[in-house]
Amino acid sequence: MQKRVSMADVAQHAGVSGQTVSRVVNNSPRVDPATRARVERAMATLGYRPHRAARALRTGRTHTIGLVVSTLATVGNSRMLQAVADAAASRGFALTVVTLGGSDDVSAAFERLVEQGVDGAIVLNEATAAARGARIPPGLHLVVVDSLPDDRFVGVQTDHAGGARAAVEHLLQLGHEEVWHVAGPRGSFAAEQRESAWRDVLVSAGATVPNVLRGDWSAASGAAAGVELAKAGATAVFCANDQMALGVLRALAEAGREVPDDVAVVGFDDVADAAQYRPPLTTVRQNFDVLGERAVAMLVHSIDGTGHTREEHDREEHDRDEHDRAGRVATTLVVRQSTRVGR
Amino acid sequence: MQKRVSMADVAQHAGVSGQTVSRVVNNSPRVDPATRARVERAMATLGYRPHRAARALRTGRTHTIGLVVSTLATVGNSRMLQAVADAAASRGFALTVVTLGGSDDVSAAFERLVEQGVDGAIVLNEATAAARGARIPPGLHLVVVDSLPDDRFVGVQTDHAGGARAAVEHLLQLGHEEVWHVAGPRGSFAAEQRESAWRDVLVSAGATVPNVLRGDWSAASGAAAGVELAKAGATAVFCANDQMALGVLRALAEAGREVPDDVAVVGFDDVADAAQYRPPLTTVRQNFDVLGERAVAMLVHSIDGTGHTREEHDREEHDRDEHDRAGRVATTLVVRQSTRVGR
DNA sequence: GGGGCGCATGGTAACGTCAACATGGCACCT
DNA sequence: AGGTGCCATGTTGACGTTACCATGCGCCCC
Repeated sequence: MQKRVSMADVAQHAGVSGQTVSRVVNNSPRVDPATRARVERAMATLGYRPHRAARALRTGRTHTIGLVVSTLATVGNSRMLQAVADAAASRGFALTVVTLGGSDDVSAAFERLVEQGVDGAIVLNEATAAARGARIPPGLHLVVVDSLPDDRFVGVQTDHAGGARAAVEHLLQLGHEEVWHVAGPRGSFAAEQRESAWRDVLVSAGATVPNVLRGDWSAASGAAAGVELAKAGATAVFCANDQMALGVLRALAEAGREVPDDVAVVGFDDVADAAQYRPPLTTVRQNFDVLGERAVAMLVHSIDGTGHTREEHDREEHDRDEHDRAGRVATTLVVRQSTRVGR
Repeated sequence: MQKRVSMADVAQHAGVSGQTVSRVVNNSPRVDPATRARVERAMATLGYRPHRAARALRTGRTHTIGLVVSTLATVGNSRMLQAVADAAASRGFALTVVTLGGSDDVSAAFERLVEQGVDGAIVLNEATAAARGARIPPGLHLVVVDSLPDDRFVGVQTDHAGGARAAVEHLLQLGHEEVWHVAGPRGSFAAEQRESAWRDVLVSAGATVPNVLRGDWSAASGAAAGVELAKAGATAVFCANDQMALGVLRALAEAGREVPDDVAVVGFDDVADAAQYRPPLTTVRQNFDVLGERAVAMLVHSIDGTGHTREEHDREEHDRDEHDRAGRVATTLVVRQSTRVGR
């Protein structure tokens, strides 16, 4: 059980002061190249690892970010978590996850994160409605994903409206005159965006706007909506996410309605399983990786203040190609067999 | 921008020494009730929060655990993450997530976790094969989920064999004489357990044992297997997870084989969506929450050494009712419409 | 040629907490 | 009455790191 290797050990081994070791570790320019090499050799030999807790105590930065998410039961949230985890890791930040557990108490989640000493946090869409009223602990940097703009925090969004528009226009182009919508839960920004884009497209196309059916993102709620759709004789449906579309597909099948021959169905997200639904689902693909990367980039930027490495700058430059000017991450319509030209 | 409230502030406000505040915070019995009350009032007034980094520096424990997972793309892994996150939170531990990103390099993941100063880590099944050869940093407590027993770490498992047995026996009782199997990837302990239980049941029932089809847990790989199943004229299939079953269902449908009339299909996990597959999937339900809770309990126990609060003891007592004596977490067969009595 | 400046490096203190030891008071015993 | 021991509380220093200031050296310029 060997003792932990500290800076002092490295300093002694390299014949310099601890301060110089610190400068090497932190890439300070004020170090002679020869000295730097000697210190680096000593670090390698001894297997030195900086002590995060000590550094955190001294600097007040833990290099840890938190992720607040209402649940990981929806596939979209899981995908975001993965994207955020990878983006954080690539910047040397640890990620700690806090779920709301159905309590809607974002303030409590913030408290817990602060207690765990995170430098900042990313809040996923489901939690944003609650976040709106939440007390934000002073000094907690925040990036909110898929929320209304707010002057209390910055945000990152997918272009929900653009994606929904593409979906509905696709259905209209297929000759459908009425497009139903299975929306996400009230209070979800993403759900609201998709819903109002759906409505806008129908209105400006002069099409009739059916009543909205509302689910809670789950496949079961989609099935309930599907029963209504069959009853109403819907011929085209845009679902606010893939999982609800799965439920819709099953309910329609049980009611004896064929997809895509009797009813066309479009989803949102392009979850991995969507290509294996029956039939394979036409859906709007979200770029979760870019979204997560951007959220982390913004958060880290905000934490670091003005600190701006060349590498980061390039990364941001590069990202900007992949989403539109307003900062919304672009989507792609993926056409599969749940919609078909020439019904 | 007010300064952080430290122990010294509380001490001064309450008219005691810092040490006494420390004792109150840590529930030391050697504090006069009146003094304790006074200190607690001062803490509440000032909004004191212990500084984790300082505590970690002093004690060497960060109260943070890591989770190593190969990917979050499989729904089972996401469910486990949620269960682990909640269990950790209820014990006051933070959870930091590390994904392998397809690299299979568990040693590197361990290094990163150690660098982030975790007290211990939980490794999910996909990563265990790789973990077998990995260098375990000294002092890193480890709990491995769904792995072969090993003397280098302790483990927690679902009763995969029992679940698979129930699934296959269910199919045999339905009158099927041949049951096919779509297995998980080589090197996965869970996949191996399910596969060999499937084989054992068939052998001891005197049934023929078809060739194993192998997937990678994804729905797409399930669809590929489904094509083979249709070609071979299979009438009963046990899939090693629900997502592969989804692919099988679609492939069978495309080949014109009806489920459950022509083919009976059983899955594993009972993912939230399984009840909305077409048809709703008969499957083996895993109790992820108990599994996660147990993994965290074991890890924390190992970290704390002999430390054993009364509350923890009760919790373990209670858990023991929900899984079998050997410590494997029990499963439940959930019969839905993808299998039907009296074909 | 002396004053000043830039650069590499070192010394010191402090971040907030807790373990170890020290202290002082009071009750109980002989 | 003096001693013994327990209990509540205080004092001191250290965990590993970095910010701030100090030092010493060589070089340039008027």
